[in-house]
Amino acid sequence: MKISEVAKRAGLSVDTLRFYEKIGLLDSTHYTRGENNYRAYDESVLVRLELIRHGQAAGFTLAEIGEVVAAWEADQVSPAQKIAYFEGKLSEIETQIARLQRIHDYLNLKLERFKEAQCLTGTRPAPERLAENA
Amino acid sequence: MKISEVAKRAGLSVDTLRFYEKIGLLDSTHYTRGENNYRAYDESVLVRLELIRHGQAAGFTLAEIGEVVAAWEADQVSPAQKIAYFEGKLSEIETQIARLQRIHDYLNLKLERFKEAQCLTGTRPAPERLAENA
DNA sequence: ATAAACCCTGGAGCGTACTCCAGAGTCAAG
DNA sequence: CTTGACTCTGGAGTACGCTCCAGGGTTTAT
Repeated sequence: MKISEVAKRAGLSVDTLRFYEKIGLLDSTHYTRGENNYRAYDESVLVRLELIRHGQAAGFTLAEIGEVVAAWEADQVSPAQKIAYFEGKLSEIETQIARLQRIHDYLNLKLERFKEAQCLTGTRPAPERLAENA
Repeated sequence: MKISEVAKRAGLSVDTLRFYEKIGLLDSTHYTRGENNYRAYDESVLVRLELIRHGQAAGFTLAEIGEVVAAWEADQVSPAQKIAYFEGKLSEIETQIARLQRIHDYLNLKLERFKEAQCLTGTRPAPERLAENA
């Protein structure tokens, strides 16, 4: 697979792939170089790119994702350590979810109060009434 | 209140406050200028800064927060429009939470599978056994 | 054989959210 | 009245995650 096909299949730009390589997220374990010096990727690169995508979606920086990958692939790291590391990452995600939930509830409360205030001051009919009249 | 006190009370740097002002998140509604040209803030600035903090925690960019503030303060925007706008923002947060939850579940599943694989291949004793023997 | 479409590298540029600095004025304590 | 801590402005610098470009070589279709 040449770089543009990988880009297409992963939904990324060719530049992004070369950038990921530059910062160490992709390396020669994912491709070989032929006579023409073109990268010839194998399927494993798509798995790696999916992992990067998931990591980003979970709010990790590329540097953190690099760390995770390094931890995962390090043979001198015991499975127990890997498990501990990933459980730590999972709990970071849980913390993030809880934080977002708190923000959500806070904003929701503010909004509800604002809605109530609107009905009471009566500058506009309450939405329910509008709906009833429609 | 001088700028350094606001910074201290809000847990931000003086530079950050001036930066927020530069991009329009803070303005002369939050302070007056004395003879010496120093900013003299009133308490309202702390409310604004808290709003910015919450917005950022919810994953909005400063530009988006600026928009939100502008929408909120615009007199020509009807309460109904404001409510609709904020309900939209709330649903964005909900989407984010759902996304994080999916990522969490995905990683958790992977981790569980890895743990199982570790137990089966038996390169190490299962954690439970380790605990039992301890 | 030639043109279009691809590949390569190294490096510049961009948007976001700060952070730091120079150079100048102001204020408070001793 | 000096000294040190504060304030001001404008602008440069930083880290992140790309994105684009120049200037070169290669492949492919006609």
